[in-house]
Amino acid sequence: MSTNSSLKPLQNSAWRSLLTVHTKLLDRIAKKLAQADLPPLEWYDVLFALTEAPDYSLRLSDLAEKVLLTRSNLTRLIDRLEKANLLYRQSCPSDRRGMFAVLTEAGLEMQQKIWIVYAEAIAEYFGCHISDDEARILQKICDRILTATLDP
Amino acid sequence: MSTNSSLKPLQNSAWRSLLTVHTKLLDRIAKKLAQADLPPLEWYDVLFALTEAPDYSLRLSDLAEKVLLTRSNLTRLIDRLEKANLLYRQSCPSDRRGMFAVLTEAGLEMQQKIWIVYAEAIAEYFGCHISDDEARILQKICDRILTATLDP
DNA sequence: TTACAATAATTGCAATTACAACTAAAGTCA
DNA sequence: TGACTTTAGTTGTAATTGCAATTATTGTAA
Repeated sequence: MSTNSSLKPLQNSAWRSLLTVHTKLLDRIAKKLAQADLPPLEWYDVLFALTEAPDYSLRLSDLAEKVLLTRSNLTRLIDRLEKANLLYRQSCPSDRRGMFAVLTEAGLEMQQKIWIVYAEAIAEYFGCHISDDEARILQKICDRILTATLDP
Repeated sequence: MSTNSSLKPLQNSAWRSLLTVHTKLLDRIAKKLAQADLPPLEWYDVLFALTEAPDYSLRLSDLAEKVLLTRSNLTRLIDRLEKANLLYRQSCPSDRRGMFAVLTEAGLEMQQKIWIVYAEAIAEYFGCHISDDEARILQKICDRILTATLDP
C-alpha cells in the first residue's frame, strides 16, 4: 500500500525547523540541569510519571509506554533510579511476572527540585516566545498528529 | 541574574505535546528507514548538509554545527560514513589542522535514496496533518525561538 | 622571536542505548 | 490437563554517545 502523500515545501521546512528547535532547546535544557547538578531529563520523565500515578506507582510496562522507552532501556534506567533511592521495585501480587516502580519520598523531592529548574528553562527558552493563541494552535496540531499516529 | 519568566499552563502543555510528537514521529521514521534497509537519520543529516555545500564539501567543524553534534561524536560518525564510502576526508590546505568531509558519488546517491523514503514518512506522519497556514505559523514560531536562542 | 592562549580534530574511556536472546509466568484451547 | 502462544521483565553484547584529555596547528602579544 503506497501512501500517496507527497511532501509540500511548507510542511517540509516546518518539519526541519521543528527538528532544529527540538535539539537546540533540549541541549540548552540539559546543560541547565547539569549546571544545577541535577539528574538528566530522562530521570525526570520517570519521576514525573510516577508522581501522577495512583499510589506513586506504575507497572514497568506502563511506565515504559509513558516515557517512550523500550522495555530493556527502561529496566536499566529503573536500575539507576533505584540505586539512587528515588524509587524502588515491588513485585505485583496478581501477576507474578509484573513489577511496580514506586516513588520514594526522596524521589518526590527530587522531582520537585528538578521541576523548578526545568520549568524555568521551558519558560525561558520556549514559553516566553509563544503567545497563548500560538500555544493553543500548537497543542491542536500536536494532538491531531498524535491521534493519527496512535492506531496503526 | 534570575530570569523572571514563569511558565504558563498553556505553554507548558504545548511543550510536553511537542516532546511527545517529536519522539513518536522520529521513532516511526527510524523504523521506516530501517525496514527499507537504509542508514539512520544521523547519516542522512550529514549527507544532506554536504549536498547543499559548495563542492559537496564542508569543514568538519562547520558540519558539526549544521548537524548539531559535538566534535567528537561527529568524528566517529564521519568515520562510519567514510568506511561506507559515502564521503571521504580531505585535509585543508590553508589550515593544516582542518579537515574537509567530501561527498562521494555513492554518498549523493544514498542521500537521494534515503530522501525518497524520508520525505514520504514526513508527509505521511506530519505533513498530511498540517494545513499550509499551520505550517507557516509553526515555521514562524520556530524561527522566533531559534533567533532568540542564538546569541547568549 | 618566544611564550601563551585559542582552535581543529582525534582519542580513551565510561555511561547509555539498541537489539536480540532468555526466563518465568499467564492465557488459550484442544 | 498439556502443548502452544503471548506477555513481563531482564540480561548479554555490540554500537553509540558524552566528556575529559591529547596532539597539532594557528593566532597574539610582549
